[in-house]
Amino acid sequence: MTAPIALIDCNNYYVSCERAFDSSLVGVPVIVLSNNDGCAIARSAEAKALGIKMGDPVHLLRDKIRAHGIRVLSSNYALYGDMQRRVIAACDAFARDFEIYSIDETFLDLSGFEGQDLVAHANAMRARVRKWTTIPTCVGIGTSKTLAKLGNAAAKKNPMFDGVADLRDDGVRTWVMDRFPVGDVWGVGRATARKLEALGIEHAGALRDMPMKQARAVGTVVLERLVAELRGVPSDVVETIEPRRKGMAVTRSFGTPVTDFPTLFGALSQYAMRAGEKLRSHGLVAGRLTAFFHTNQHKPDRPQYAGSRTVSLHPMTSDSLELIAAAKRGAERAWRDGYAYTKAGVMLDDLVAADLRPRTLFEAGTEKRDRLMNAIDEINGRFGKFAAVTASQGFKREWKMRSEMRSPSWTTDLNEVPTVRAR
DNA sequence: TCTGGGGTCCTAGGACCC
DNA sequence: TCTGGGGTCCTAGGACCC
Repeated sequence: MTAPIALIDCNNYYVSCERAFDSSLVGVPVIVLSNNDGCAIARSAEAKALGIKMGDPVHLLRDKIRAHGIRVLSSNYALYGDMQRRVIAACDAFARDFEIYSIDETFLDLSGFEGQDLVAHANAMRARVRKWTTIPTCVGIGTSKTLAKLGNAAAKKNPMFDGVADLRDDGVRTWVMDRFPVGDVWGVGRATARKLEALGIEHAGALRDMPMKQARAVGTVVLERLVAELRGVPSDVVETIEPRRKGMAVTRSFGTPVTDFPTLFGALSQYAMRAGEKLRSHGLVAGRLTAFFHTNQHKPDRPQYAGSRTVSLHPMTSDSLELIAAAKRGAERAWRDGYAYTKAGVMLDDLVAADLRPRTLFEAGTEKRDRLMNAIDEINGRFGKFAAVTASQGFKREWKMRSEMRSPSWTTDLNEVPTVRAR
């Protein structure tokens, strides 16, 4: 018998995190915005009921926000990341192993628990998460990740399941799959959904019954594997060791458009600095850096330009000052005057563990610079992100992204922890 | 005026090699 | 008139995810 896999998923995760520390947000419509306060990326049930969609630009929602008193928040990733750790801790005793899939979703390997009533088991886990974090969750159970995902979606959509759907039951599985739109299946995006619907495949059940050869022809090995997973034949396992990262990026939209090179370079310097920090925290070095920037692609009637250059890093490095220099070389080559740039970024590729990196002939010692980087990381860790900066980052940072409605760092900054006063 | 950020995997096609 | 066959490696771009 195949070991059961569960997926636990936090409901309206960012909104639920915000509500944990601000009870005035409970029971009213709430949305949380993307970086730069651009679009709605998390909505409370009340906000969804008002027709607000994932990714709706907030500037088109102004009337609705005013009319319904919708509460609007900037995203606070320090809070969401910290709450995630608490959710995982609450689940710890309920599974043999975990795969953290995203900030609000975790796959659980339930082998060893087969003998139990897994719906009751899942409910006990949900109760603990709720008690420790206040966050509501749903759980799906199946014999493959795709079926666990499907069960989770069903549990979320249909109140009948009361938060937990166990698709190992033949009757339940068939009932769900015959009603589940093919485009909502995990791994079926817009393009594939359109092709499938043209073939008359509209529900998950029909996708499951599609001949394997046809699946491969329509959607390559990816769709073929997906069909196998829907049949309960796992082609993907719960991965308990973190895979080695292949690339890394730091990109941002600007709060106000940028038209001159020094200002652009200021932003890129900061992103390269942050990218170096990320590399060092993972013990990696990079072999290539790409600097890019572009104009506002949502306004095709305005002059458009997208510049991008990739620079090789040898020796491979995680030194922020080297990354800044490389970003400058790339950006200089790609730069064109006369445009209003609204977004830029730095991407790193060819990542290798620092101690395995290839040495170059005549390589100079890096101990001094390593110590400098360590010192910068420590200062910024202790005194805040921008305590130690390079001159190239500039001090005005007029391009910095908007985040005007961010909640405090309730759990990660001692100066902002909530206080309770006795009367 | 105002539209996110950060990933993965797969395929096709070109460069290059013997 | 004839003008190989098969590998590998790399990159760009598409599709998808949250």
